[in-house]
Amino acid sequence: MSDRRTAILEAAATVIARRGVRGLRVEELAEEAGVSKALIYYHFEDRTGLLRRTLALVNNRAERYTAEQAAAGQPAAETPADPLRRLEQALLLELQDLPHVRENSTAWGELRASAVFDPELRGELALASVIWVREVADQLGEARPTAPESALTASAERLTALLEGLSARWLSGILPLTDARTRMREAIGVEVAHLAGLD
Amino acid sequence: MSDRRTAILEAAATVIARRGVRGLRVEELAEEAGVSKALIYYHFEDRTGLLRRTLALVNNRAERYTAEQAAAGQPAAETPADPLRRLEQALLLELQDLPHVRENSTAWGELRASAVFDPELRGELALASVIWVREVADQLGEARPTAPESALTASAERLTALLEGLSARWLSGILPLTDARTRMREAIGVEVAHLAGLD
DNA sequence: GTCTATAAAGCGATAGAC
DNA sequence: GTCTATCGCTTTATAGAC
Repeated sequence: MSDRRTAILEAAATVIARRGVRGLRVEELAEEAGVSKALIYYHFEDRTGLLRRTLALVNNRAERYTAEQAAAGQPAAETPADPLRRLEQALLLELQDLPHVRENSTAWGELRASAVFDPELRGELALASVIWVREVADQLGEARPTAPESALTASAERLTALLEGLSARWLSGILPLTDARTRMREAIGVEVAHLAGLD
Repeated sequence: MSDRRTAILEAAATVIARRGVRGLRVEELAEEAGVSKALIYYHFEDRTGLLRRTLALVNNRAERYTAEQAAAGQPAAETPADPLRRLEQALLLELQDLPHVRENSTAWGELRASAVFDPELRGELALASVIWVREVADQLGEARPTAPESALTASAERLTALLEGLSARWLSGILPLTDARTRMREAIGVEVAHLAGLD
């Protein structure tokens, strides 16, 4: 993919995080990316096509976070040996007030909300969701090797859905970030205790 | 409040559920409500003012569900004596494929998402959230009278945030409704077991 | 309070030059 | 591939009659 295309998509994520999908104007995107409006229509079919590609970018970024986290190159302090700590760290990664995290979370929430009214966006969304649930289920499985697969998946679905709910509340100003993080940590503990109780 | 004002707001919730906040056109709303565009601008300051009022309406409706449920007039089969069953029923009420439930959930999700970019909507939203959490915490307290207040509130925050996360996934087509309902039921069980374990 | 008519602006999308 | 210029539709919002 060309550099320009990527630059436009990065800019799209930035603008979406700033204005929302609803507030995304092709003109503002053009300014943000430093290109003309026409170039955007040249590279992407139309507004919806642009959104779909942006969703794919946001997905890839999120996967990259997890991958980076699992990478051997990271300092030991940032990748704990305890599988539960790793899981906690991976989930709390999305609840941080850092520009790129906020941008990703906001864009993800926006695009998911848009999918309610735009079925074209659903495929990409469902795929990302499945991958995300699977990753969390795998990490839970490392912590609780004896738990049945179905219970791991169910717990992972609850944890990821909770994360999205907490993230939405944080970003919309309903819930302070520290509370969201605390609730998430507690939830991991509660779910793991539940899985342990199944033995 | 005049009948016309209310009729317009009811129509606004319907149109938002159908098209989203971004898809809400004053003209379509006028048709839905059976009034002229100008009348909408007469009754509400502008588009944002209209949205804020609609959010208030959706809040009130949601409270009414819970109130109806708690009302003595309901058939016994619909208001179980067991506090846990009542809680389960109250939470699952939001995960039903009925037109008015879908409308309320969709409108609520849309307006919450809008609040990320429109701080004017946040006050109403935060208030509704606090009330909702408090109600769930109270019902948990009935089931687990010995659990500390702070633990009840934390559980209630997790359950309501999870409900919103599951609802968002359902409405955006990521998660089948039956799965969402199952995850919600399980979560209640897991949280109650957690509260019991604190004794 | 409610309507019709219209102003004013916003915005997606394309044509055509380079 | 990339730009400038512009078309044309949509949508918000207001003016003014009743």
